[in-house]
Amino acid sequence: MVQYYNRLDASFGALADATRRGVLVQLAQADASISDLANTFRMTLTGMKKHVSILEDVGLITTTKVGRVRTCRLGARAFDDEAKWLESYRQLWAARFDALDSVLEELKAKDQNSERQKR
Amino acid sequence: MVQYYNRLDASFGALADATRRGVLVQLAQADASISDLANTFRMTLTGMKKHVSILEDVGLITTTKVGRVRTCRLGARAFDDEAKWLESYRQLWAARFDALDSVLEELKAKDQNSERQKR
DNA sequence: GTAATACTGAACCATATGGTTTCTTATACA
DNA sequence: TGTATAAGAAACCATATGGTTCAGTATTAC
Repeated sequence: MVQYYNRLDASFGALADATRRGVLVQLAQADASISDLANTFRMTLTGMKKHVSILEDVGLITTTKVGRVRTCRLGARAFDDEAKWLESYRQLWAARFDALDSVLEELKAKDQNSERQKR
Repeated sequence: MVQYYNRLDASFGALADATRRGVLVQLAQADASISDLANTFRMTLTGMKKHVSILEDVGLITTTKVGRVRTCRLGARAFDDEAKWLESYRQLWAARFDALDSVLEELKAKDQNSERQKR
């Protein structure tokens, strides 16, 4: 179906889940093992493993295994590209309404003109 | 399964699709009917209607129907909450690495001390 | 009045998602 | 050496997602 032409799909997708957002926030406090995370979010190890893999795939976290425990930590990139997209969209959005504003200004000016002419 | 406790789930979900991001960008240029959008994105009317409904549900666009055509336009809210989440996460993230930085600084200082003592 | 247009709803389809259980493997610990 | 622990792989399950086709309704155009 949708092949991920766009990496944004994957990373916004990663964000669209409360558990995964929670994991990111927890990892910002301290590194954690998969068991730790599974425990925090009341979920099986296997279930948490999947979330961790997703976050790792999009590069938001990294993991290393030493002995039998795999430790998860925040990845090198935050949401740079994603924030950039949001920001540029917000500018487009603002521009759109600025344009509307200037139309309204214009109309208002014309209106005042006609008011003046009436007098 | 996941009931949307969190509105962020829905709006990040809305963002996690290239077509919907495209629709938002197109609407930032000019209002458009559902047919227009379906045409731009090479999709059936029905398919596009679904995307439009999703975007409307999360409040990113509004639509009004006059006669037989429904016109879509940007909604009143941009991605305020979403941008806010991203930003506060980015701060957490930065803080995490600042902390690491200061640990490194400290280690470096200690190292230089021991170097000095060796001499 | 008839035909074309624009949308809407329902049913359907394939694949994705978020979770589970069950079984294996590797490591740590007594 | 034997047992508990941490993780991983595989199969499975229910529901969600992104799309389609097909049929119906309302509106516009000729």
